[in-house]
Amino acid sequence: MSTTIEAQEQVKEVFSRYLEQNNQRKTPERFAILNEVYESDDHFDVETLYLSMKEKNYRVSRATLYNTIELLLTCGLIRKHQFGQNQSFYEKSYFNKQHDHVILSDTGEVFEFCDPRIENIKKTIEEVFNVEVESHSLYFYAKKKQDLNQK
Amino acid sequence: MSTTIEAQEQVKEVFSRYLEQNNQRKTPERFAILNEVYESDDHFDVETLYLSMKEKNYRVSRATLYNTIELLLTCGLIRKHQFGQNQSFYEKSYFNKQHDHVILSDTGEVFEFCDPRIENIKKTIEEVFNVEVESHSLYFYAKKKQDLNQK
DNA sequence: CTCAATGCAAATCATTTGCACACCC
DNA sequence: GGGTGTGCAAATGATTTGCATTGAG
Repeated sequence: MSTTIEAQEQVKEVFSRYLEQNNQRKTPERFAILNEVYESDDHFDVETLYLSMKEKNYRVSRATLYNTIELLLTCGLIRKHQFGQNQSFYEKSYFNKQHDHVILSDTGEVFEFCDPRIENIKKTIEEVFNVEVESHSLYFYAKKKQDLNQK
Repeated sequence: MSTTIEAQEQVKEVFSRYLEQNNQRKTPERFAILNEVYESDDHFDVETLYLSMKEKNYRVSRATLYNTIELLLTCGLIRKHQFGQNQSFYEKSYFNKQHDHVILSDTGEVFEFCDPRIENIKKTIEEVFNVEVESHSLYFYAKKKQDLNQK
């Protein structure tokens, strides 16, 4: 589901507050980018974002994209992923509970899942190493199961 | 522990067999690289490997390093990691059971752990998505716990 | 007005590629 | 000997950076 209008407003509010509290300027570019990010639902890379904004005749430089994405990351409005080997992927993270990913190695499809048992592992880690876990990333690389009934 | 002589031999044997079966040449460079990789115990990146071989007066080009590392990956003698954002890290994986990593965000230290519960999650994933999981990667990003008794 | 943010182009840096030469099979 | 592997240097491609200009506060 694409983000609703009210939700969009709420997210804008969060970003706005973040910018204020950190003495960052509220430029139109930053909000345009936030908007674009929250309008779609998929994982995206910077190039795709750049092109889709250009297509809508909203020109922002790649430099600004990278800059703004950095801000959105720090204020928790998006998450970053290393799916492939080179470029990073991102996804919006507000109204969106922490989840992990299954990646199909053949097609590149990405599924999301959420398993509470990861929390238990985390707790153990914190005790064993005497650390405070701030985040985690878990990826399963898989392939579709062979259909045994096929010709 | 650094790999023992007999173990080194065994690894060499594995690589040798792999090369044969895939009609790849057994060049001295390839074995020198395998050797270098198995002589140390840490996670390493390509540049470090390059420099440490150069230091021992064994000159291989970076191109050959990347090429050989690709081979070692496919035959399962090393594993690849994306710890930071840019370059990849590797570690030898023979005689070395599958494990995951805790990364301290402040110091960059890397700990290894092995939690059997990840296997259970994996099984669930396979059932839910009807896939066959080939591998996974799990990282916890953490920071050292504040010592509450300090001044 | 002032300084931080933007856009552009150039710089970076890990990795890849093209090509001439070397050497494994 | 023939063709794959190597080394070198140039190419690539995502991200970063420098700098002149713009515009938010």
